[in-house]
Amino acid sequence: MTTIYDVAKRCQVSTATVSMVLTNKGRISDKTRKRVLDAVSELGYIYNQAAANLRHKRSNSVGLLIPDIVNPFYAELIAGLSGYLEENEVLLFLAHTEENVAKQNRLIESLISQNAGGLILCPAPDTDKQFLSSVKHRGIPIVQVVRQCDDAISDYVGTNNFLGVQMATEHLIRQGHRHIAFVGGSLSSQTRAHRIGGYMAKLLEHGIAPNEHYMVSCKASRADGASATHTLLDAHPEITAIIGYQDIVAFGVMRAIKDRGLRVGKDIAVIGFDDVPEASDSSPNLSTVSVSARKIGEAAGECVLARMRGDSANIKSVIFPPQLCIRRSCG
Amino acid sequence: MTTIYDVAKRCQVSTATVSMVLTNKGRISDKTRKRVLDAVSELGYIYNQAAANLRHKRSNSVGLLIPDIVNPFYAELIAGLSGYLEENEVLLFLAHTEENVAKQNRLIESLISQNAGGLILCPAPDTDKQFLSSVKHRGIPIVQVVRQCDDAISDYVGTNNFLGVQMATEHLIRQGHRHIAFVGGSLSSQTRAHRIGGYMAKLLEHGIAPNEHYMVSCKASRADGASATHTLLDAHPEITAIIGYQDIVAFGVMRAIKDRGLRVGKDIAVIGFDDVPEASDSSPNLSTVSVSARKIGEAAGECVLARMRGDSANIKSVIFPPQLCIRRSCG
DNA sequence: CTGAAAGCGCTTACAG
DNA sequence: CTGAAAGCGCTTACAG
Repeated sequence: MTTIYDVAKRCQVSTATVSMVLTNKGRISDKTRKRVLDAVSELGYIYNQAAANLRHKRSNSVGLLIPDIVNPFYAELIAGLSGYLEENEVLLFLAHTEENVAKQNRLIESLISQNAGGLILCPAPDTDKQFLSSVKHRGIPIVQVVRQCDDAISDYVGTNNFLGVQMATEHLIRQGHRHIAFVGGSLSSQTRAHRIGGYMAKLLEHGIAPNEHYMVSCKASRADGASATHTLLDAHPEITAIIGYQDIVAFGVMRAIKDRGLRVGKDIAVIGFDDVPEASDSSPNLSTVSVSARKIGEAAGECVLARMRGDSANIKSVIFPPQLCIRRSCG
Repeated sequence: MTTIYDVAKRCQVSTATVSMVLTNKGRISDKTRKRVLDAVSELGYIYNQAAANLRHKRSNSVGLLIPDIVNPFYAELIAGLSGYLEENEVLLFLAHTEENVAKQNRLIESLISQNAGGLILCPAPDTDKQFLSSVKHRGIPIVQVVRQCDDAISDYVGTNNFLGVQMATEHLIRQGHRHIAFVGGSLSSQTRAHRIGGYMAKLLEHGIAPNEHYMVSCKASRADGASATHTLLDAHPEITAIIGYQDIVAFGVMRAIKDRGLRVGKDIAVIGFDDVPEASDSSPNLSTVSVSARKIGEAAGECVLARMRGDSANIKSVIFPPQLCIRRSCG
């Protein structure tokens, strides 16, 4: 491995000079600079950023912790984030927590140990706030995305879940639906609480009494969405509309409806949440609450980098307004 | 920031002792060990792995470079890889090359500079072999996945593309199809060359002359798959079957067929490649060549870690056999 | 404009 | 069983 020292020896200067050339600091004569640069390429020297970071007590990487890489919503988020980081020459650690707090904690420790300068976290259910605080106290900025385990603990980038589902519910009610179900999400999820809140608030606003049997939780997959829907419709055939907690669940809901010989959008209306790419491509294509995951990723990147660079403004939340995207699945 | 030095001072031992406790090396008396461990938790000390790595000339992170995070195939691959790495306490850098060689090169340099100990690369088209060789000469192991820019340059984990498409083509021919098209992939792609090779070989085997107008390339998205299909069917209405280069393209193919008022699986058969999760969920669900992206991810992880740990066996290829998965989209 | 030297947080042979 | 000291590859204040 060739180091700054080899380069220095090769062109008869000190390592300080080489370092200054490499980092564009101090005044170096053009001849010296050229000598150094030539030696660099002749030797195939690669700058050791990790060593520089150690010396600097600085970092140029951030860690992203997400619960479910297979959900295309997160793929979009990563696309937005990684593009932003790349422009800023910051590297991305990706950690897959799989909704498991213990794993999440382990991964956070590893990331810090590995010198990630900031963390972007979509917290697993029952995330330990104490633990997050202790990370913050170590000076590692955290920004929560999509989900928020506690309001006042860190910056947050996400959408207005309450409003999003309100819009969806309102639309269904205006279409004449009265038996509207809500499928998906895990019981302990704050995000689900907000979404269900929007759903119930709209029902009440229109004088419809929320029926607790119409709200079922399930895991974030097509298969779970489908089986939850079968159970639900077996018990409550009067239901004419279903809001999916996430698109991925809504896809399962649609499949179940079709498997029962019913028509999505005619017999039962479906609306999802997220607007993943497939939503515009399914049959029928899925009406959904659109949240630009890409923008969330970008904004989260912007936010951590600012904090890493010393921005010490008050904790803030960046909330992107949701948009209702009406397609064929709701008639 | 608390260091090994603070811990040492707190329990009146040397930093060497603390280091040994932390890494479970040397003989440390139980009392001393306990003293150290207590101090560690009292001070909230976090081991600086990056510093240890510098000292060791070692690394516990690998970089993954992928061209298209939004394609669910890669999400699956990441799931497999990240699970394996996590078990081995290795961190993952994720780099998104977006099919751009210049960006890919920049990212590779950054990853090395950042002390990634190995690279898993799904090479962008026209990847520079020279550049990859120079990386290898620096002692950074590379394993190529899914695509291979050159046979002899590094380990490779992927599937048998030729065979996979042969199986698909064979199936269609047996169903009686004679006008079979192939949609997708970029012209410079080796992988596409292999897949098209399998397609043509099977046609020839059955005495069907390949028609160059039946092979169209397009970008890896639903929208591009759809528009390529429209153009194709406008010019060649006699076509009764289409093989999609990837599932994501095949979804677009299906959409175009439906938009033309034709029935997928009845009027035109469709087969994809990859078997992403949506394939079993689309309407109709998509017949496809199944390649376990998850397994590829895992195997690639296994392979780089082995190399990082000094395995110097000859370059090898791990080829997973493709499986034809017949569903409704091909009748 | 350039060099000598200390130090980032850790490890490890070498003494004792 | 434990400590003193050199060194991983870089940077930076201080001289000159």
